[in-house]
Amino acid sequence: MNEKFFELKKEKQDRMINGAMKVFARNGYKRASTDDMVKEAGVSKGLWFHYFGNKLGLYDFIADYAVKYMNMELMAMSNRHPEDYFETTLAVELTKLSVRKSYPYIPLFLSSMEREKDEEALTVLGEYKDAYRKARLKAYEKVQMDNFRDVVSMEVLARTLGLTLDGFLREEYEEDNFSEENYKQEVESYLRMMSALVEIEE
Amino acid sequence: MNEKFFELKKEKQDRMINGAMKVFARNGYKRASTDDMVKEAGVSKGLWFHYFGNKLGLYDFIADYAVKYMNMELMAMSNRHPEDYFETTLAVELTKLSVRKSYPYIPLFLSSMEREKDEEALTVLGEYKDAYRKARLKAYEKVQMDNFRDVVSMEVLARTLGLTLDGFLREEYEEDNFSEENYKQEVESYLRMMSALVEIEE
Amino acid sequence: MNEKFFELKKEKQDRMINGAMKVFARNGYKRASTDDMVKEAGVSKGLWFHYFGNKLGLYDFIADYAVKYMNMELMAMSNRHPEDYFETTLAVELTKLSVRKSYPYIPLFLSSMEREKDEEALTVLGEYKDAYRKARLKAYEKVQMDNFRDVVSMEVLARTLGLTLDGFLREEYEEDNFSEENYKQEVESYLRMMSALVEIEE
Amino acid sequence: MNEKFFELKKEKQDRMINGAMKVFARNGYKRASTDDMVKEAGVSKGLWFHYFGNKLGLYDFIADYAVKYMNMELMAMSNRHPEDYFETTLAVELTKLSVRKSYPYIPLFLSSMEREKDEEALTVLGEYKDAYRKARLKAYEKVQMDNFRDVVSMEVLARTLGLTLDGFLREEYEEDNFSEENYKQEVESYLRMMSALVEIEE
DNA sequence: AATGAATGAGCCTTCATTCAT
DNA sequence: CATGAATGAAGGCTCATTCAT
Repeated sequence: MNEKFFELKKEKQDRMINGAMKVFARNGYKRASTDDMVKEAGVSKGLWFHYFGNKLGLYDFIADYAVKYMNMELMAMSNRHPEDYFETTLAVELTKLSVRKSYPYIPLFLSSMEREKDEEALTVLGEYKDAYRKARLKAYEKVQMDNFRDVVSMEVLARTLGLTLDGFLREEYEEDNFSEENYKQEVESYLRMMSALVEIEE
Repeated sequence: MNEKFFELKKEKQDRMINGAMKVFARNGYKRASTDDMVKEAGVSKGLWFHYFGNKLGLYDFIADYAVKYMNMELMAMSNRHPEDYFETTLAVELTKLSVRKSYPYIPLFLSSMEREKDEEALTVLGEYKDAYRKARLKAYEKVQMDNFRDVVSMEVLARTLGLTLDGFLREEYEEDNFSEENYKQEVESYLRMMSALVEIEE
Repeated sequence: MNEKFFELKKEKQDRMINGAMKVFARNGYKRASTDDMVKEAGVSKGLWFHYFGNKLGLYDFIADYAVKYMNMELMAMSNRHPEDYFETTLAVELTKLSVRKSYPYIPLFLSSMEREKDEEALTVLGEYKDAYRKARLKAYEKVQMDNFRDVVSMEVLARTLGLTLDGFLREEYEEDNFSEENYKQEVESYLRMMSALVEIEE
Repeated sequence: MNEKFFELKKEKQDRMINGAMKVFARNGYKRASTDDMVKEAGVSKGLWFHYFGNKLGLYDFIADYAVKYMNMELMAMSNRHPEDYFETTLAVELTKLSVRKSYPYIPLFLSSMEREKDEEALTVLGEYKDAYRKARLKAYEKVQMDNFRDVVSMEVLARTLGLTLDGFLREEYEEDNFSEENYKQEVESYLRMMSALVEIEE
């Protein structure tokens, strides 16, 4: 990519980033169309190629940007929430909400990134998926998980939480008006229920 | 659609249905390509349009077919498994496996149908999504759910199970060799864990 | 390429071949536009890609075709004109004229092929340039060149004749009405002059 | 064009002239790209248009410049070499070499100009091609051509020499390291041969 | 009924040209 | 004067759809 992109006015950078991110997040790599981004960001078709060379270059940039931004926030958060498994999980979700303040489509993009099937897209996606995974794992580093009932498989539990929360997130994006309040309550009540089920009562 | 389709040899009908279903299930409506179906079913391009008019007509037909077939099997199953919530859930998953015997991509197609975002596709999908939902609900009609711990919200529990099992299913389809054995064990151990957590111990 | 091309009506094949050849011959690989070929051959844009995959595939096919056709005619000719250097050279030029009966742009295409600079085009052109060169050399196999004056360098003479005749040819193509009569006379009088200069008078 | 161009530092003028000339000479009018000139001359894209309005304006200017510069040198030369046809021809070629000292691509540009086929380019090229032709003719004004053998047609001879020498020139430019020494020797031995053939031996 | 040749709208990408700074 | 960000028309290519055979 052309580094001059970062010399654009921040507002325009963000308009382009958000536009591309939205279109990629909703349609996946292949179906995402330049024309949609043009409409979304109010920026001519040629300009995308001026800065990012081609569609894959743009996708690469957006994935990098989304992961870096999200991971930064995760890092900041994980210093504050070290102990409890469900607290941490909640904190991760709240981090997604906080990230939306600047880049409303980062959470959906990250979710769609995990499902991306297009071969061309996958050639650049590997490292970003890894980086994002690692950052999430890191948030659980100091978490205690010894107060879970015996029947609980940590692996399966993590998978269930992941899939369920991702489902909640996608549904919230479905209608064009994402309600942070809604999402937060849905997530909280779900996690409260799960912790009650999973943790040993004293 | 052209009803003459049903006068074709059953074997050819099924080759076409399976071909289209596979391509739709894997790529979604928009990215599903006629050429892929041609290769998959060994049937000329023109024939699809002869019988189904256009891509949407074909999608409509396939969705209808998949839902009808799945619902039939669900119906049959639900007469045999009336009582327990988790047993029923397991039975639903096993029904997916049984359906795969004739139409290996019905389960994946049904899953992809729920996620379909393409506007054109959605114009025909509403009724099928409803019908499929109702059939699943029906399987739970006579199920007793009074032995669950107080903290459990049935709605949320159902959602979690749904999303998680769907995740398992999609992952199993990922590599091209779906292992029924694998899937069955994964599902069983997951459901066993969840029932242990959720049900009141006597 | 798609071999089905040869199952088209010969007339349509030739319309496409001639159209593509004309546009390539006049503009070179890069500047040759699909749209021009569409107009020239009265055949839709998609069809070229249906048969030849992409522009390079089409260029490859046309080069192959032009060289094969020309070489065939050269072969036939070279059996009839074995002895004299200038007679043979004339015969080669007359072969170009004869080739024009079926494919009016083969001679110009072959000339443009030698000058092609585009890197992509050159990746496929090597073998065709070789084959064409060899066929021309073969025509001179049995030619006697011992009656030339001492000052004559065969290499330089060949080069001069080649460049000059190619110049004549290109000029004749310049205006859109190639006159075979004109070309023939121009070539003959040139070769007569050169032989008079070069050959030892008895 | 904007006459202010000539108020630029001579060094910058020449950088721009040489850059444009090189790109035009190598690629022809249509394929010559602004970006290549930018790289070649180290001068921003906008500046070209500031001074020359558009691509055609620039081409016009370059053609004018190349022809004027070459003709000047031809004029100077023709005063010194009045008599012999082949001497004069050699002198013309040596003039091309001398011109290369300041503008390495003038000879190639002049050659490419003669072959230019692009309609837009041709609208401005007529007068320059004429002027260049006239200047070359003028160099032959006082040349004696009465010692040629009867079979020689002056017109055809001139054409042959022209095309052959042009071929030599283009080939020398082919590889990126034009060797003046090489070119000179090739030309000299060719002309020596031709004069031996063409001139009446005493 | 069945085929696949044929079409053209739409997508990604390039490039001459404009214009705000 | 000088820059290069910005634009949009045009080119190569894909793909759902039509239609002659």
